[in-house]
Amino acid sequence: MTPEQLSTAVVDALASLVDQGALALPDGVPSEVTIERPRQKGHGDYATNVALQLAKKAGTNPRALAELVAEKLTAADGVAEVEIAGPGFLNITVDAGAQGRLAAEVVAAGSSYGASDAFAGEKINLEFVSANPTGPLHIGAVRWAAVGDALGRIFTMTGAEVTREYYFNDHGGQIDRFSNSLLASAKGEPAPEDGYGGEYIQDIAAAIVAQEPDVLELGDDEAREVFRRIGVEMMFDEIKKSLRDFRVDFDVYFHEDNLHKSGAVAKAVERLTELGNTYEKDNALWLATEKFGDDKDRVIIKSDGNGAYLSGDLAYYLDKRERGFDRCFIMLGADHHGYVGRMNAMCAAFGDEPGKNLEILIGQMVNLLRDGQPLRMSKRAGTVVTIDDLVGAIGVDASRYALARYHSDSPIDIDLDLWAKATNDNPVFTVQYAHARVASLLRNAADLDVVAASHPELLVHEKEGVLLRSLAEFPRVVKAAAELREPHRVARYLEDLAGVYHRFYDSCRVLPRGDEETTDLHRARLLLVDATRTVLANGLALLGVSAPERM
RNA sequence: GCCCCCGUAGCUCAGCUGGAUAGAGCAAGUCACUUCUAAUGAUUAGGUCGCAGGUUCGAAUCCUGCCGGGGGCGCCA
Repeated sequence: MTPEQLSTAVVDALASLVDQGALALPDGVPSEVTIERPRQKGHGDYATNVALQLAKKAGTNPRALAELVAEKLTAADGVAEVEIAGPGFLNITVDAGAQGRLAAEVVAAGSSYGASDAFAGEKINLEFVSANPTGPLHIGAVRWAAVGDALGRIFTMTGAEVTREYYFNDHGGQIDRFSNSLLASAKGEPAPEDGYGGEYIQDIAAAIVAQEPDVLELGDDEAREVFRRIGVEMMFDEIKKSLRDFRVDFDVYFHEDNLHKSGAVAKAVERLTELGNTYEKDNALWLATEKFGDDKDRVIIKSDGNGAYLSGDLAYYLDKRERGFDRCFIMLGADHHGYVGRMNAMCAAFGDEPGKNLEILIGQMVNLLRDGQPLRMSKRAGTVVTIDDLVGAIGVDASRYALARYHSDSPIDIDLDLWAKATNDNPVFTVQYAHARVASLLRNAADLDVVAASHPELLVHEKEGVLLRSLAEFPRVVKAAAELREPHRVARYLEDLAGVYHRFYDSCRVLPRGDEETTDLHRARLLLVDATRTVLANGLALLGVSAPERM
């Protein structure tokens, strides 16, 4: 008896009441109802507030409606008891046997347990990281590397077809500054006023000179071109390697430069002009974004004839839509939230629906703390906090988990000392330890030749019930994480599950002791443990974090 | 000045898209190790959910205004 099945049972009860003429629902019977897990012991295993929500529409009072539903629901298969409480809540206790069947179902489903078809048939494009190839990956981009990739895994689990893309800004002024900085460094000159001064600049400049010894014999313009070409390539290789090591695999690396060279920008601008959403002013071409909700209109073709940055975004968006993506996500740092208005307006200017065809997610800032002090970043001094500062300090698992564990709307401070610890106040450790503890038990079972078997009716211990209901939550958690674009829900769920498992383990002996005979209860509990392992592993996989067999 | 995000236990944060007496971990007190990983569990204590109004059967959650913190407001990319 899972929450989904219970929801169906309640819906059936409502439908049956309507059929009998005992209930009138002008808007029809809902397709699903809210099933909650009450915090309070004594409020049953599950609760629903349907009576409170439908009473007004049905022209009756909540308690009377609750009585009607309760009567039907009590007779439903798998329901042990239904109580009416408070203003009209239905507190439902499920039949232990019906609930215990879940253990076998989870183990049978294996790595697909938690999957659903909530996003079946959707072609989803996720664009994230997209850091300029002018330096190593900074920490803000890494947040989305972890969260965006997890979101991709979650969407896949809910049936969507997901493509991960990295938009490579290899066009325009930032790149010029980058190449100028390399050139200056190679010539032993200080970094330009508006350039990059990090140590990596010197390293790359030296590497380029080593590769092309004659480069400094060329004129500045030609030399700068060499530095640009090779420097961007080197930087990009390094970023790709960092991401690969971070277990993020992009399907598409999209080059901004190509959009300008291929005529895609011109085509997008033409389309918008046809739609009557552009105009000329001050020798520049403007996109009328204000009428679509932006603060003001935006230049797309500058008065010097070059495309403004936004022009690449227009073309890129159009390209994604033409490649068949119904939903395009762009994940940005809070320092780019100012683009949300113009991007949504741009989407609307194409005749699309912002929030649906284009969804922009904003992630707040990330600080790394060591000894309680933030690692300060300063672009001027070239001391940007990078992926290596994070991964080097706490490893990939802890990094991904730490970044994915919080709501994207919250700024986060990652205490490097904490996340490196092998104790329970380190959340990733808590979850991984639970998995290792389960794995250990399964190994012991194999040594003892105890074979898991399904005996649902034997799993009647309170802690077994709590564990089963917790396992039953997982598909809902994954679905909610996808619908709300909130991968942190998976992490929080896993932490809770780890605690639930420890409490079960503490009160329910799984394996026979000494020369004790193996009973069906041992086998049934072992199956429950195996189911727990499955869910812990599946959840960690959604976050891209390893599930260790031993610790 | 305008825009976005945040404000919940001493600390770090959840809060199931409006539900019942607001939760977890850590830190503090007490207790349980002939333990299947004690890297654990049990238990106690800890709160005017930033403040003030409003919406309704019901608000930490939605609306408005303040206060405090973070970020952003280029024909840069």
